Amino acid sequence: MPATQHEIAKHLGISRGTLYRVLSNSPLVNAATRERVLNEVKRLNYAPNAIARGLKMRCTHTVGVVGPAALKLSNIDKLNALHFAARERGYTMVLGYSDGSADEDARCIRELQSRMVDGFIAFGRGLPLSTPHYQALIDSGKHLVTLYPLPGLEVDCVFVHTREAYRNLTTHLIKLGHRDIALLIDASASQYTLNREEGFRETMTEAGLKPREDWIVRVTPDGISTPGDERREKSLWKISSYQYGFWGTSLLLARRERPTAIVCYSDEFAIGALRAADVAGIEVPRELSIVGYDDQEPARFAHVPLTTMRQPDKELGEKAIDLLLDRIEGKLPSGPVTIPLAAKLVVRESCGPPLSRA
Amino acid sequence: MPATQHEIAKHLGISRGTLYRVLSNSPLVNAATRERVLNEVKRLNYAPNAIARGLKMRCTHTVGVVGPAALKLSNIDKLNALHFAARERGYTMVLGYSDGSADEDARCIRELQSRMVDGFIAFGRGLPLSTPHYQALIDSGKHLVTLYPLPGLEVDCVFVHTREAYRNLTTHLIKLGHRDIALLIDASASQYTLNREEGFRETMTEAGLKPREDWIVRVTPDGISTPGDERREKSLWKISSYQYGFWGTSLLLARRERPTAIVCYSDEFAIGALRAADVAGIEVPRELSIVGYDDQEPARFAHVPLTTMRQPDKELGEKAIDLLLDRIEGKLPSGPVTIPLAAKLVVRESCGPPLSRA
DNA sequence: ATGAAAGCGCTAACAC
DNA sequence: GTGTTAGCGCTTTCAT
Repeated sequence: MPATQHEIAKHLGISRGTLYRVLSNSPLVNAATRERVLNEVKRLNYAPNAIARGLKMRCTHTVGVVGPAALKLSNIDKLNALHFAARERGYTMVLGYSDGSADEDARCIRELQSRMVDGFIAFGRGLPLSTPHYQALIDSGKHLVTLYPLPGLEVDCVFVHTREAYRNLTTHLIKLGHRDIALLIDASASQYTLNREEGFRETMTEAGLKPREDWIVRVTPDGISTPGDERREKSLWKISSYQYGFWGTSLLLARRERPTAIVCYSDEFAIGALRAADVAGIEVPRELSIVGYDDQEPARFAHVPLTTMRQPDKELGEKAIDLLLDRIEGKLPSGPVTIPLAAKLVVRESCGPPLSRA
Repeated sequence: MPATQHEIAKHLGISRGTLYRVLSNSPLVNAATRERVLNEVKRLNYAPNAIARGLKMRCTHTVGVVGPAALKLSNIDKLNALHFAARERGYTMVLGYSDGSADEDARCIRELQSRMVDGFIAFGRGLPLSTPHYQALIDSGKHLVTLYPLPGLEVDCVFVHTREAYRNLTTHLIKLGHRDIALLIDASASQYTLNREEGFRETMTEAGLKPREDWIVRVTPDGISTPGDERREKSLWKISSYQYGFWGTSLLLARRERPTAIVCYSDEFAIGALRAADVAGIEVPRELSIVGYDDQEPARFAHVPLTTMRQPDKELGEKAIDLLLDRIEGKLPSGPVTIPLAAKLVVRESCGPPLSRA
């Protein structure tokens, strides 16, 4: 039970007003009194009660993150970046957990609301169903920054340009000479997935290559989905992405006609793919090129170090927090701001020219 | 700005007392009034202000975790487990970040205190310097559960028995016939490191094998440390564990006399080691056996799937939260409780018998 | 069955 | 310079 201002003031025989003046560095206080107070404050290791302060000030110096249902390697760098950026500006990050479903997003938002966070970062899964909840949040005058562009939402947004990134990955393979390229993604309708697919399709088409629909593999917890299938949206995060990559690639490689390269949803998928190729006795990159996305550490230390895209996580966190806090502090003109950030191609050893056919 | 009880009551022309009775399911309220209130509450999507409630009740239904400085793959499973276990019992987990230094631990504790958390989980790095701060916390009557036994601290503790785990790993290698076994750890004085080393040494000695000091490799950001060297404690977490493993193993393998097996600090170390062996042209497990610790997903999907120890993360989280909340709710007799949990050996393909010498 | 009022710890406006 | 006071939103006790 930490000391309160009331107790300290009583103990020192002064009023709470005077005590507060010392604590808030007001000059309107006798030097001797100030001295006495500061000593006592230090002696008792007084720490202001942030709860009471927040209630009074209607401002808790806290940003709420509508985060992922479970922490994963693929999101912790962004969370760390947000945390440090917030801390840098004197704010604390509170992490809410939502599995990305609309209900959970709503619950998560309510919970953060009730803790009186000063603003929100939408991390989430980027599923369109949550849009109304975010819209309601904005309408109620709260500040929100999303980490992916959500169609139909007029809101501040800082995001990694995934579509562009997948254009670059695909282009990289095409330049190496590949024409038979597969795409290995998950079956959700999240922005993350859609953007990857769009980037891939656009680039293939522009290069005069018609993407083969049976080489666009959508993995679900139940296997590989047929187009339009969106089963088990909610439990997706529980399944291992490595397993997805392994599974999808194994099925792909077991077919009669095989691609010479695979664009994967993530590094996890790609490492699973690498393993599947190994098990199938297919040599990477000689017989099969594989690219990932994220530049996670395991990608760098994989048996065949992965060619992948590095996301500017630090920059993303800083820009998002700056945008949010500038809004909160009223430093920004009205009208939503959108800041796209570019991922960077990291070339390693998992890609090569296609094996010329017999 | 969410609706308050005051507003709703005024709007309905009733007193706050009556409104509150409805919200708290008191039977002492007219059925018609109750109906009217509940409708309005739903219509306005009223959510109680947790901040105000906490201030009044002196209980926020929140547990504070003195967590790691940065989220890493090796700790997120435990954090997820804590989160879900807390949620299960109606509590929210708030994550504090500390790099494990005594100062940061103190700051982190203060910050959580000022948010009036009901209890603490010490995740941290397990460095002895922080002990006094935790002692002070206990002395002030707060509830604390640590996730590692801290010598000299009488406190509730749920922990994975790392020393025992390293005994098992070492025994596994000895049973395979290895005698020349190296230990690859970091140079910190954390409980994590010390327990690993103890388990290794004990087992070697009991098997009549004298551990070679030059094969107990302690990696630091500056290279390999000499005994007693504890430079750069604070920045340790910034360096890649994979890099550590790669580096330490490369140096070890470059020596004239090489071990036939390496016990690693973690799966990250082990994957780095795997890569180093690959680069050095040494075949795993034929020429070199490697064991990790953690059973992270990349370990399972490594080129040579790793033999490692799986930690009971879910159980750890549940037991720790149960212990803490039972304490808070006064359900436990006095006196500290210590619950050791066993890690489980997972045998994969990274170990084999030693190559018989020429 | 309902209303009035006090108080959690802090801040800020106002009086002396 | 210092003391007093009201109030943030919620819970609880005491009157009615």
